[in-house]
Amino acid sequence: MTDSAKKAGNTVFTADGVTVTGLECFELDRIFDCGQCFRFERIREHCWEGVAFGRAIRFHQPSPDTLLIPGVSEEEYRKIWRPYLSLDVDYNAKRRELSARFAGHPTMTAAMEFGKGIRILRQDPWETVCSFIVSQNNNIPRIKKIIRALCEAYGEPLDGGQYAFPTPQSLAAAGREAIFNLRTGFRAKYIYDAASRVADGRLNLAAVEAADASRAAEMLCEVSGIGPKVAACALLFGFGKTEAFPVDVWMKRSLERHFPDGFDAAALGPLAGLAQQYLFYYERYHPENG
DNA sequence: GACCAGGTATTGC
DNA sequence: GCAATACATGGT
Repeated sequence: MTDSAKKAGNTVFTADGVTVTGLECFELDRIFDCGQCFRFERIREHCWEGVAFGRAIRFHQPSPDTLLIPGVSEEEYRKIWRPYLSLDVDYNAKRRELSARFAGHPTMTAAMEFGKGIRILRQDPWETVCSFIVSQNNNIPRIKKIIRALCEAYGEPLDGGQYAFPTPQSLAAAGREAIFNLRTGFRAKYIYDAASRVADGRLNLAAVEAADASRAAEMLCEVSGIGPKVAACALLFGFGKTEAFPVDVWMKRSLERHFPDGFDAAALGPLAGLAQQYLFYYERYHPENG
């Protein structure tokens, strides 16, 4: 580090960018491969590149406890990337609590170990709303493909040939037919409805964020094409509602197999979302023993 | 060619 | 209310 390097906790800011050290429960390869985010690609070992909040960004984790974010100022890190990567959250504490709640449960224990490096991202609200509409009855490669097409067609171009996620206004202006022509299928009308509602104020994303989780879900479900699962995903990954508990086909399987007496997600409060993500990721990658 | 994919809206009973 | 069924598309 140079003399001008400024240290704040275990985070160091230089002209080159940000270095965070002393990390625990943080693994880029888990974070970006656990199905919460569709715009990042692994460009090499422990190095991921993508776009979020209208910025092209690269994250590099040269060792388990160290994260490098090149080209980022202290202000940008504090405002965007620290919350985005959930670095302002004590995951050790969350994991301790969760372990206590599920003491000795074999599946939860295994899932927590397998998914230890997962962090729940705090993504852009509109991007998560739109992306999880696209995700319904769809597979991950095609979800990514459709989102890429939406960005390239209606997103703001960025340096490096990438594109920002399109604004609700730009998608509303594009119209149903143009969205359909990007091979979005039956979801075109849903994307258009969501974009229109946000653009004209019938859906106020700031109000969703300010509301409690249950009311927030109701507000999102007014959009045609948003049901309980899509709403829960958006709330969890985009609105900071850590109590949201998305149940998809994988979760249904996991809960039926391993929690035959029922699973009281509501009783977990703000731990529910993380519990869901551990179980989902484990089930998704261990379908045989799950 | 069926069948499936991080579901939801619509229909039929 | 609740169980089918259609929905666009692309990959096995």
